[in-house]
Amino acid sequence: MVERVVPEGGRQRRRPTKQGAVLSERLIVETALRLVEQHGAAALSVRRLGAALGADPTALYRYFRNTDALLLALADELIGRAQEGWTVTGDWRADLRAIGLRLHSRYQAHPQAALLAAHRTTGRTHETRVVERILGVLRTAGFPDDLAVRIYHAFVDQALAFAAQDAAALALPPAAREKEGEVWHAVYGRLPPGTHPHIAATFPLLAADMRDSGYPFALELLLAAAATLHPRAQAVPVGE
Amino acid sequence: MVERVVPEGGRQRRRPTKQGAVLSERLIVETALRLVEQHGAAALSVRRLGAALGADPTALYRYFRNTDALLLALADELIGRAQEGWTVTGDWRADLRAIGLRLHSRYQAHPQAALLAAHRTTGRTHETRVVERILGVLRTAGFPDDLAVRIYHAFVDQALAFAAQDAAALALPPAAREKEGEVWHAVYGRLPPGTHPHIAATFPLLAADMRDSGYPFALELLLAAAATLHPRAQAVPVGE
DNA sequence: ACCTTACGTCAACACCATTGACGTGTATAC
DNA sequence: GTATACACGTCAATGGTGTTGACGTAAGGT
Repeated sequence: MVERVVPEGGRQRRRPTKQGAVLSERLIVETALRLVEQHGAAALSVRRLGAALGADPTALYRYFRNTDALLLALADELIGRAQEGWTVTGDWRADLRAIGLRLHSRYQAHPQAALLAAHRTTGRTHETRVVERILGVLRTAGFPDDLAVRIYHAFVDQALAFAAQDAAALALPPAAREKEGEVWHAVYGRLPPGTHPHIAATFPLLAADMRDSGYPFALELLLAAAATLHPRAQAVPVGE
Repeated sequence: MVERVVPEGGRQRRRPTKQGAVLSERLIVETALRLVEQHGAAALSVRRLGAALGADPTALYRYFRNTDALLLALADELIGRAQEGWTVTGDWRADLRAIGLRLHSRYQAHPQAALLAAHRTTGRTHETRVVERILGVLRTAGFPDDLAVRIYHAFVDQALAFAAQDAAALALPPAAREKEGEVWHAVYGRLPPGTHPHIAATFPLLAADMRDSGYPFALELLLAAAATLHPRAQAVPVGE
């Protein structure tokens, strides 16, 4: 097979499509993102994307080797948007908290795309930058390298894993989402104390707590535990 | 459209296929799991499942409304299997660790099903039993109700989120999975110290650590932090 | 103004899930 | 023991999917 993809840098001849669109990697990524947001993850197919772009579907293969490469570009775009405006404060715990919450909330803004993208390693510029930043925060704070790496790994995987998890709930069709909420109350709210004493005893608390994401608290727990592993362990409790 | 699915209870006429197989919901679920296990997630298609069963592919639609219903059935089976043989020890931290790791590893055995299952609330018996058990462990250990609920929430979401995250990597088509592995060495291994000093400095450690799931360590961090929140906080460090 | 070739287009392939129609063989009623 | 109803396995067909190779044209460098 002949390689049809030209690296974005060397691209020069921009030939308009029959319908007059001028393609670019950037335009394709943004159109794909819009498509996914508006019509759901299932709407992202090569043919539909071609139609949305005003181009032959297979023109896509001049820009991305395959749909997976496109998906990675999409994922990296999300990561990039999550970092806009972030700056180091010098307080490692506050910095990591900010990065984690930003990533999480950015993905929640695009649940359909997040669902597709959060599980992937892109190796693209936005991703490497955030990796560099997190490692920098930890090493600058005084964590030895092996510990910094392990904490980085747990931190970043947890952020992305929760992002996908919570995005999945948001990505459900509204009807199905509402129904799933009702089922939860109907089932868990009616479990008899005889067979399920602990659920029955805590149901009001449960129902209240499960409405929101578990991520912020999970993140605090991770940061608090990481703090105890610091060579000069400060006794900073959960929550700051 | 006419409903073709007959509830499992009322099924009575078992007519062998041309190839002599006698179908059942149970046989289909087990065959599908085996298919995924042996030939990877991509091998689970209606046609291949039909072939593996020794039946016409569309015979499946007599037992499940669509492939999604089949995958949910697979998921329910997984939850059940994850709990087989688990018993309370009385050590809340060991108990939660066991539950978390069991759920996680059980899902990894069937990534395709795990991906669909991990972000759904089924409200079925296997699920309510796990919830009851986790809450029981925490409350019996002496956590006040509000704290038990919050820890339960973070714990269970973390387990499911990581299960999906790690399952997603396994569920990738082999080509994409292989490429993702290469990305780490090709991209992250060659980032110059000038622009990415922290990645460059820790790359060997990073490459080694990222090969495995971040979940076990993230779980330890969560449990360690939870321990510090206990009313009679024991100073048990990370890792036990 | 010429040449080269990037890139948009087209046709085709092999796969996918899902459907409606059909007839057979089975379980039940008599 | 036989008749009847219909469950369910089968078949054909539909409209989707990603991806490839061939082709011509228009754009850029010279």
